[in-house]
Amino acid sequence: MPSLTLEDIARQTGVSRSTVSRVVNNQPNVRDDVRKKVKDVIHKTGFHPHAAARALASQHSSTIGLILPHSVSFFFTDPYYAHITKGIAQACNQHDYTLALFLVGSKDDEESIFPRVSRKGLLDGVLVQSGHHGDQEIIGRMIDAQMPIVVLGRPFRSDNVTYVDIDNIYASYQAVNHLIRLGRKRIGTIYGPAASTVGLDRKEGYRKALSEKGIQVDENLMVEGDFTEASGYFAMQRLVSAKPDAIFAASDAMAIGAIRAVRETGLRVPDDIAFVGFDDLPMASLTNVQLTTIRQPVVQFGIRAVEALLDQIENDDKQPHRIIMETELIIRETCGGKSR
Amino acid sequence: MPSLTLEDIARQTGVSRSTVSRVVNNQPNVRDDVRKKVKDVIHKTGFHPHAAARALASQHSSTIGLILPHSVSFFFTDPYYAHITKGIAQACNQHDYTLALFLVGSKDDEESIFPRVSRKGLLDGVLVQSGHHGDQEIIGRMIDAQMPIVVLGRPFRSDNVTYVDIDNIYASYQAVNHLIRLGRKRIGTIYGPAASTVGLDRKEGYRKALSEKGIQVDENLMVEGDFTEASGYFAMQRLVSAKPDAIFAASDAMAIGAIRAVRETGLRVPDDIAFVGFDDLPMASLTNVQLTTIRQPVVQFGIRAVEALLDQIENDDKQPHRIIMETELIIRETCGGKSR
DNA sequence: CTGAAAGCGCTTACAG
DNA sequence: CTGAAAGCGCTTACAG
Repeated sequence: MPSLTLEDIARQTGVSRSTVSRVVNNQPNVRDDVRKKVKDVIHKTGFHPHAAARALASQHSSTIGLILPHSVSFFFTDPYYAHITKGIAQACNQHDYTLALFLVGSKDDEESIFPRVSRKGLLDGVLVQSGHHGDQEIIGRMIDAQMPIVVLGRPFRSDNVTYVDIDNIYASYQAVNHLIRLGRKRIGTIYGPAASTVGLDRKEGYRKALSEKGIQVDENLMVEGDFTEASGYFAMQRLVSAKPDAIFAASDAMAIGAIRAVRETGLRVPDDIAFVGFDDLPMASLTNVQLTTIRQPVVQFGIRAVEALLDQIENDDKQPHRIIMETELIIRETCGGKSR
Repeated sequence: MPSLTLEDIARQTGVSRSTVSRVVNNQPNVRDDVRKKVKDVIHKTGFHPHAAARALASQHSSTIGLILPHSVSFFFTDPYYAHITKGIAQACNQHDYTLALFLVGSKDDEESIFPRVSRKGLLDGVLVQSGHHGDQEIIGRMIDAQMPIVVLGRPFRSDNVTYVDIDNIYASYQAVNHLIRLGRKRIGTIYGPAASTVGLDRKEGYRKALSEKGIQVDENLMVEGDFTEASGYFAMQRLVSAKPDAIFAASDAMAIGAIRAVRETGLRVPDDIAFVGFDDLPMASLTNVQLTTIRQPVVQFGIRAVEALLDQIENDDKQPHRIIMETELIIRETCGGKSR
């Protein structure tokens, strides 16, 4: 059976296609009995409007794009992105939008994807995962093309664009402060990539907590990781010689890796070294450690980003907004009790 | 600046829009110098055709949908799906297709998503993740709507649809056989959900290996899991009383959970209990166990599915195909040496 | 090789 | 409240 058109429905109902269009789009100015008759026919025939035709005529496609730039596509299999994507997809369903996924795997991909996402016709707006230096170009190009955009994670240049993020500095400050309050003296950190705003901000929060208490920041207690479990493991192997009694890791995965390294040396957690992680993704525990950590609302994060984007699309809100989500310190077992 | 149209380019170049359309689509029948002139203008102006207009006129959108039914959306944060999605996205980029993601979170979602995916206009075809009983409806509806479809994972009714899968029975058979060859006598299994074809098939392979060697299948050595680490942990707690000396787990995550449970009882791996897992996802090791496992080519899986779908779309191939990907037994340390 | 024209299936002023 | 008509920006026979 060939697909039905508005015209078919109009003919079968004995009205014009203008009228059918109005009832399809829930517009006013249709007599109740006519509306009902049209709805009946639509229901009976299973008619559904042609998306491209509608997009062409109305000049909006009801689809938004999620762009994962080259810098993050390598880490796409990290459950963090699955959670964010889940929130985004959920919000799209709720608002009857379609979600198009652009995983930029290479420079070539970027060239082929860019024209598709920057021209209206396919997308009404885009969400761009960011935080890396290299992402500035794509953000800039979207803005130039006047495409509505919301950035996930604070971008390096954030003055002219709406983004949603958590307060990474404060959250990390809070994590380290927790360790200080518990009496830890030599607090180290495994921080995130220095080429990312998350990496920088969480390190900044660490420094801030220490210096506020007049504790000297010791460069030997700071090692960079890339958020993966493996990087935490290797970072910790380098850190042990500096004899830390606590570590703030910028991701749970790094904390887990680090704890594994610690245990291999025969030291105990939390007795010898306490740990605070970061993320607290639901069910991410491929492990038996009850990690004290900073919980960030990842799914909510995605939902909020979609809402901000739709606001821009549907209400023509041009103002750049900073949307900051709440975090929470979750105390479990890797820091021990209150006193030591 | 308003978006440019074909007409604008035609005017600026002094040709008709038919000609511009031909060069945009790399069609023949354009004089070389004209083609060059048009291309120059296109390049200079940054023109890109309007996706919806093109879709309407040509009757294909160059976008495909990836549908994750309700049954899998809960497990979406499992890295397995991220890997598949990565392969799919990669193949889409390569073939200049756009990927639309439909995460069906609830029955409501299903109702709102279905009309969008079954009508041509938005999508040229769909990939449906399956293997669960509940997915039959959506597959059936897509077939009725004549929408090109490729199913990821063998569906329960597989005679009239193209799907891509691995040979789960053989792979599991191979895994269990490995344990038998190593001299293990009481081999148990933590199998996948009985409501899924993967769950059933891997269990079937387990039975087959045992009965082929004349080993009695002991129901006490079989416990169901849901592929998660937690389910493996709890399944193992129930299994220990049956005194197995080896376990075939239908996922690596379940194997990891089970090993954790075993270690908590003081038993050793592989000395007391050997383990074979399933999946071998790259970098999935949030753990220090060197797991012997079955490797399945997850990214390739996604790529192959896209290729099969595009074949259907572009070459109008209506035949249902069974596409079976290769697996491989990866021997590491959880089964010990050749003799014991 | 090139262009004029019809048409894809909708939406949206506009007139009544 | 309703319909006729123009138009969204392309593609695609068709005629030359």
